[in-house]
Amino acid sequence: MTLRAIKPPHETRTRILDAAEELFMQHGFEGTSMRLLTAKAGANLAAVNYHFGSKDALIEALFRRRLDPMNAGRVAELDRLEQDAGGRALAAEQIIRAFVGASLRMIEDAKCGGRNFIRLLGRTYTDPQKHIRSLIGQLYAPAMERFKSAFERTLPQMPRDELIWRMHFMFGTLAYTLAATDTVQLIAGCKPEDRYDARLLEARLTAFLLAGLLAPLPSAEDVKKAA
Amino acid sequence: MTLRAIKPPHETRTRILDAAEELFMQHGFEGTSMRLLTAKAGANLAAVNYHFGSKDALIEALFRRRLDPMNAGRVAELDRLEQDAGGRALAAEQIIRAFVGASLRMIEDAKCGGRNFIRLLGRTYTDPQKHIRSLIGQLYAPAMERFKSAFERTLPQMPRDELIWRMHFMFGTLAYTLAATDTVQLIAGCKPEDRYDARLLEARLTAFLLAGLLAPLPSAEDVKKAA
DNA sequence: TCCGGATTCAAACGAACGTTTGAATTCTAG
DNA sequence: CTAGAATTCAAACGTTCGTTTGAATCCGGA
Repeated sequence: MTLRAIKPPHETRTRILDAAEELFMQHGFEGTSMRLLTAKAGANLAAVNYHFGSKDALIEALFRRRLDPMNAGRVAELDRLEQDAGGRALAAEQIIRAFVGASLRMIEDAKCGGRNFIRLLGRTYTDPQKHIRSLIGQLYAPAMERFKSAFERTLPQMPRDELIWRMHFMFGTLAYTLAATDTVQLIAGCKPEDRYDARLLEARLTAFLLAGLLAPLPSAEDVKKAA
Repeated sequence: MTLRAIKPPHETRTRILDAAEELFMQHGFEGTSMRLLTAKAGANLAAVNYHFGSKDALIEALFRRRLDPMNAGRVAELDRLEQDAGGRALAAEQIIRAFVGASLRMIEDAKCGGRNFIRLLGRTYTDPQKHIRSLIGQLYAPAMERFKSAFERTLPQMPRDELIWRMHFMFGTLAYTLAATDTVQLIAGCKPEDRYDARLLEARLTAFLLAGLLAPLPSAEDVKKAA
């Protein structure tokens, strides 16, 4: 039997992570039992505790597996753009696309489960459990710093707080859009056919975010009225 | 004892709903046990099942209590604006403020628990459980229709799908902003002091949403490239 | 005052949860 | 081939979950 299939290392680990992505997306963390999860992964009930230590550790591993490469890709793309620009400031749209594109490209491959992950991620920013939110925050921190200073360079005239809030809004729009892919019906009343056309969605989302980012500053009068 | 306090009807019901708002916001639906909940409400463990029937029914009652009046208020405000306009089209900003204002006004009163509800609501749009999402959708449907046609009247030149998506984006930005009030740190790196100044937040949010809604349409070239 | 419905209460129910255990099995290096 | 490590397995652990039960208590109207 020289042609026996080579068993990849950590095959069970991977099957568990894939099953977890799908089930956590469908039923949430607490709503997914280890029994259901290991059954779907074709593994023994004890496998999660053996390979990861605990359910919480599995969740952490799940996010690290996808989030680290995704954010590294974003930063690399930003580096590339700045390299190409050769000292000139980037257009805000380029920075937005570098960020948004990474998520949307992942949603396109239903095959390797990226879509499950992205939807799960989108709703985890607002997870009730603080230690989960802070894990996400920690995994995002380096990329977020990088993008913040990129925006600052492109928009030197924009006040610091204003930029932070607008990034917050942009981030939220993206998160919600990815997490709530079936909630468009909430507004549409029925399913639009082009829900999953990632290219079209990217065009629409980018136009919206870019305009929001570059919106006229609230008038001094408005701010004074608020204060 | 003629001065004995009048016992309001359903006093326990109300205490349970208030406790549920706070605990569901802190720990999520599945993460909040009936024992913790009833203890916080100062009620017996069986009280929820007696007054509501089940935990799910409690969740439904919780959303109906706040969401129905809130959306009725939004529609009434829109009616009032259109009355005042006397046939002339409303400004997009007025429509946005009518929608956004209702949420932000509720976040201002930490006293009667509105803030808890709003944060809980914001994350429930993307709840894993489909029957919860569809409950929310059902409770929003009438107001959403009303706002959609208001936007259509104000923006007659905008294609239907584009409007639906932009409303989706706006809705998502609002939902995320309200749900993830502590996630600004994700971008800021530290807590900005004006996190909870609802007036200032409203000015910032409205400026962002208005610009996004009125963003230039993606060029025909972009759409073609996507299709 | 006393009756009858509404509400509260302590106690228990069976089911499902995450985790642990120790033996059985599979894989791999010498 | 074989020893030892890595992995899988069935079974059980103690805990917590949402819900139910039937008696006790409260309370307004006759």
